Amino acid sequence: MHSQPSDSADLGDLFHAAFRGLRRTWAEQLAPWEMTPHQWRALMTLMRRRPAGDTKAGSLMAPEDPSAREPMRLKDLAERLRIAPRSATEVVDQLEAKGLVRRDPDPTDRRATLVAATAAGQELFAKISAERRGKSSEYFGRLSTEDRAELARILGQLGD
Amino acid sequence: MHSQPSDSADLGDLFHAAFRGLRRTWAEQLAPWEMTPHQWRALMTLMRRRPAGDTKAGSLMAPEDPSAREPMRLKDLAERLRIAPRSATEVVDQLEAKGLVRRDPDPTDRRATLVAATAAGQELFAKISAERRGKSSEYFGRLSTEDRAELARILGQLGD
DNA sequence: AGTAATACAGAGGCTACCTCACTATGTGGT
DNA sequence: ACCACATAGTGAGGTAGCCTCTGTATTACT
Repeated sequence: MHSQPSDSADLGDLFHAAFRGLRRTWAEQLAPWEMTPHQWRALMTLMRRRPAGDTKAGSLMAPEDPSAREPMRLKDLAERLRIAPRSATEVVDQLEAKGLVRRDPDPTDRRATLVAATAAGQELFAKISAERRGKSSEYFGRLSTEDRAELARILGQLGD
Repeated sequence: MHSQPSDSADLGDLFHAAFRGLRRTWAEQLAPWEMTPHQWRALMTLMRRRPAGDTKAGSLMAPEDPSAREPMRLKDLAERLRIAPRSATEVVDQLEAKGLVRRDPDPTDRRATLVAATAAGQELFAKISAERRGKSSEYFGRLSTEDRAELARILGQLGD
């Protein structure tokens, strides 16, 4: 039944196919909210941000607790998203146009701007997160728990 | 050391990062030949094509043997690449402009055009393949053999 | 003070996709 | 034989998600 796995070009193809599937699935899930996967990732990154010093596992902060967020520099956002700073400007522009995030000048460095989710952004994030958790068909849902862990481990190795 | 793996958003991020790394690596490897990963994939798909009835494992055909290629319909190429037919037109345009593939009318259906690698295309394919095999750093090279197999298995499940 | 580095954004470009509409052809029904 | 319909490719035009290069504040270093 299996064709010979031969060279890793097949792996590349598989990867390609899987990634495109992931993107498509995400795009479909997010379409009702008029969000692209890219925008969602940016918003999520902003919402995941914790206050400095609160990275310990002991924190019991619920993922949706808005009070725990901290604004983020555009540059840091770019870094987290692994895109060029200019590209972060773009996605923040988009989110800002929807009123989901706000730009504020950084009081400690007037070159920098801090990006933070607005109330609307926090609300939308919570809503979408809940829906996702409910429909737990997060694309990776078709994998077993073990396979998900395996995948994460292997991808971690690939990601430098 | 591990942060809690919590939700699969992390998996999505890992996937994203790994995929972008793959693309970058490929782009770098192909840059000397002025090929994009997309074009490479298309050419590779054309070169992998075997004559009908020669899909058995018994075939000893070397991957570079040019005599064993068969022209392919644009539509079938699109299907293999999992892109829209219109997008296949595009990449074939690009390869044709470089003289790597040729379009011929399908004698059995005058609506269809058959795409086949030219001598130059076959040569380039062989050259790049050899170089790749030599440098076996095919991005996935940093994974162990078992992990590559695991990854292929898991990705296979994801890819429908 | 003077130079270098940094943060952001404007301008412009690229790849890799897509849909929609059109033409030329093939296929099946009556 | 005719007509309706499907199919193969492509022109036109659009989008997302990236990029680099340039310019302008501002901060940091000497």
